[in-house]
Amino acid sequence: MPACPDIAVKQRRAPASAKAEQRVRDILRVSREVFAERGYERATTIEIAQRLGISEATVFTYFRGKRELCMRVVGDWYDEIIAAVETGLPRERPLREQLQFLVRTHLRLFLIQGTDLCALVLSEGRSKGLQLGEEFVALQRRYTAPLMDLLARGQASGELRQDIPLRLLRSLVFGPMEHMLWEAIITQRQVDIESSADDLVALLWPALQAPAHELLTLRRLRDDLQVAIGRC
Amino acid sequence: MPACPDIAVKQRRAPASAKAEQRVRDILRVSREVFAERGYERATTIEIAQRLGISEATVFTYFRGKRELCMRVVGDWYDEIIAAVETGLPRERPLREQLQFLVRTHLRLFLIQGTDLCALVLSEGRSKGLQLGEEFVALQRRYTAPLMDLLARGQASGELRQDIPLRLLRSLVFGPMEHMLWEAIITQRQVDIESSADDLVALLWPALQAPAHELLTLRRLRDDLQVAIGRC
Amino acid sequence: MPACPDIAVKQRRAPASAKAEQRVRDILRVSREVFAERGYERATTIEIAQRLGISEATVFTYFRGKRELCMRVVGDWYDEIIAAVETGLPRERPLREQLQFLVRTHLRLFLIQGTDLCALVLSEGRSKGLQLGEEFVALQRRYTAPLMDLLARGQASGELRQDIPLRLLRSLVFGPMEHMLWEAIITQRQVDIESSADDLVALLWPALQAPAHELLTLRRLRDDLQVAIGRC
Amino acid sequence: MPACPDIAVKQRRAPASAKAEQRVRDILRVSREVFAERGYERATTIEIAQRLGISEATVFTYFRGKRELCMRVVGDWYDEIIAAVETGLPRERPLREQLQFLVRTHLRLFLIQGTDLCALVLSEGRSKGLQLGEEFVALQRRYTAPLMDLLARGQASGELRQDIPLRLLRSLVFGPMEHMLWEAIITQRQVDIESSADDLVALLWPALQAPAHELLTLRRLRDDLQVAIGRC
DNA sequence: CATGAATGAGACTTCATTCAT
DNA sequence: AATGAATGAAGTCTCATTCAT
Repeated sequence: MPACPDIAVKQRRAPASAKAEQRVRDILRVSREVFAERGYERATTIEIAQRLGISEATVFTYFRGKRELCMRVVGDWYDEIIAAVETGLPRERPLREQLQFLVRTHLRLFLIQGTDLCALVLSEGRSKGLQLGEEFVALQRRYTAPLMDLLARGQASGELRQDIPLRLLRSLVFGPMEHMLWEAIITQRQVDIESSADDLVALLWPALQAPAHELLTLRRLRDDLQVAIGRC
Repeated sequence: MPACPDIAVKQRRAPASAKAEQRVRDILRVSREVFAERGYERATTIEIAQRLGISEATVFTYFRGKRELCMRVVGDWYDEIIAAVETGLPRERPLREQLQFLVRTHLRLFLIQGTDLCALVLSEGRSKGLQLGEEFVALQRRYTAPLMDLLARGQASGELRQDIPLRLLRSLVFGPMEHMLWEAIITQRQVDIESSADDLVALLWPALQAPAHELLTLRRLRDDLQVAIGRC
Repeated sequence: MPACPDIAVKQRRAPASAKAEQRVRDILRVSREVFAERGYERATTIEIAQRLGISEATVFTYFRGKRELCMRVVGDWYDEIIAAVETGLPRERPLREQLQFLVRTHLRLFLIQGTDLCALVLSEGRSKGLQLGEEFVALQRRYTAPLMDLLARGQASGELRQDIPLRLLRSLVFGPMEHMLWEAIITQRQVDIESSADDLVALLWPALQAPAHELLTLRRLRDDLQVAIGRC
Repeated sequence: MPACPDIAVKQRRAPASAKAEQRVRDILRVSREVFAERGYERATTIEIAQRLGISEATVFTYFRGKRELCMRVVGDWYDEIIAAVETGLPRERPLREQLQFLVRTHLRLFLIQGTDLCALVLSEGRSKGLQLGEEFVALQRRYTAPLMDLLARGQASGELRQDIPLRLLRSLVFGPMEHMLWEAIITQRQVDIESSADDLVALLWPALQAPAHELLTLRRLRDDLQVAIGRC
């Protein structure tokens, strides 16, 4: 335990050289695997080291500790997804295609990594034990930003329904995605990413779209009736 | 009805006396709290014992170990939800109301427990470390059975769209629910269960419905109303 | 590392029973030895355990950690000295005898313990690493209180010189004592406690006394004696 | 003049070039700071290296290990004090002034270093863990030699009392000094070196001086009486 | 039945030190 | 000569679990 952590800098090495950078990458790659397979608590530094054939101490040469390592893993993974989305999003295409891209990209990145880092993020992110809340919330925000933006644009243009709060729309999109992912994880079944993504969008789209005018009116009628009946 | 009868037989002691049964219930109740608050790894047997004001050893008198205890907790919790759904589901009412009941019941049971046992189930369930996969899959199946049944009936009757696999429809329902729950957990925000459930169903319903079916339904409603009003 | 130390109580056992109290005493006794021999840093929990023939974990069953253990050791040791002084101080006797008692008691307790716990206290007490400052300062104050009180009384009665700040007088007494102790420790030489104490007091007393006072006192003694002898 | 010539030969590299000598000096300077601030155990080689902006390995190029480095630090520091005293001691002036010079010089060297290297020496010196005892005893002897010499001369000339062993007289001088130093360190208070030194000498002097003849006689009378009374 | 007591196994982390380049 | 890189050895601490009473 450091006596005066604010005075003494503990990080031994700044990963500057090519070799060091490679090491950092290796450790991050393997750590991602291990954290994903085992979750934060069951992941051990010794397993990470052993898979790399290096000493445990070497891991701590490059990362201050298990928590920091995990945060880097998660942060990098977020960055990848965010970058992939921001780079590839076809902004000039119709909204529906953009959504499709988003869903496909997410599913692909989640599943191709071969593991369930998502579970790590989702389940450990919330825990009060790991005090990562601060950083995670920020990452989460950046991560959902593209979808939020897309939905907001849709609402503004009138293409998407405006009678439902953005938050709920977001849940409507991410929710099933994550559910599918978990199902894939639990059942260990192989999923056809492209077709699943397309199916999901096909399913979601009508729910997101602004209802046609007649529908809108009719729905209001029905809702009014329900309220009236509820009062009886 | 115990969730895992094959486990129950392995128990050390048959809870014969009333006193012993009470003990078992107490331990399960508190364990549920602790597992929910902390997750499997961060939950400790000592905390469970301390909250009950009993010795750690006593816990092991009634349960073979931490894992078994956790499995009982999860199993019981599944049983409750399943029972609540099976008991209360208004099978004779329109499909939409049945769905609404399902969603409300789930949200209520998840949130009223005050905690995120769901997170425990969802995140720890998958882990290869805890070898609970077998039992969990079975429970999961029973747990989703009512919804699957409902959806199947809808498809059969033509009320729900048939061009999408059941599994995906299920994800469409459970996914946003869980997403909402997590959001509620992470942001610590209080959620209005009833209205959230209704909003969600309102949002989902059009997506589940056979295309054009909604329009048809509403039109019939309007016509029926006109007739009815004309009779007054 | 505890996730929520403020929520979960970590101490497993309250040392209530006779057996437990004996254990606590044993651990404290051996810990005192080890800390004294090795100093805080070089003392190891495993050595403490091994000397007792118990497992390391057992030590942590009774004490939250190494630091707490050390604090208890030091605290108890202070308590002993303080109690010995407060109990035995012959308040009705002349000041010089009281001082003699103080010096003897200190030297005896320091040296008879067979070790240099004093070095531990003196050298580790100041360190910023161990954040024990708070408690130590309080103990230190209680520990020096009897001497300070004695000196203050002497100044008030005019027996001790008033032209020197109390703090310096205290250093004049404790300083040589500690120096002697260290010398004894370093050279490993056996010290004749009683005579050393008396020598030291003989040396200190004139320096502490109000100037000229000694002369006056002695003259009066001689005169009194002459009268007394004349009476025989 | 190196403090420990027998160690110097064991050094890996003879500091031949001017550059190398500078390196050695730099490392020693910074090491002194670090050892003083942290104590032997809590000082780390990496902190020394970092403060110099060099690699840890470089430190080991010039010194065989941490222990040797520390010994050099301590040895050099002793050398400085010894040299300062031997050079500046005004041997032709009255004894009291010589003592004053000694005390002032010590306090100044100890305190100006800004740190408590003294604590390092005093507390770590004794430890059986660091086997530095041998060399330290020699250094200690050289270090106290000037004072011992001064006291011996005083006794020989009859200026200082002869009825107390030299060792005790030395403790009477060094003891309060060290006590004052520690107090200064612990309380972090700024000390006026010159006036403190003078106060201390003023206090000590009467105790060291040969008592006037009358006093001496009277004291013996009193002591005899005490013994006689003790026999009753 | 309940528990006080003890512990084995293992976790994370630190640091002086070595060695090839 | 200097260092980047790696590590063995060791340390503190946690926790599920066992067992005699």
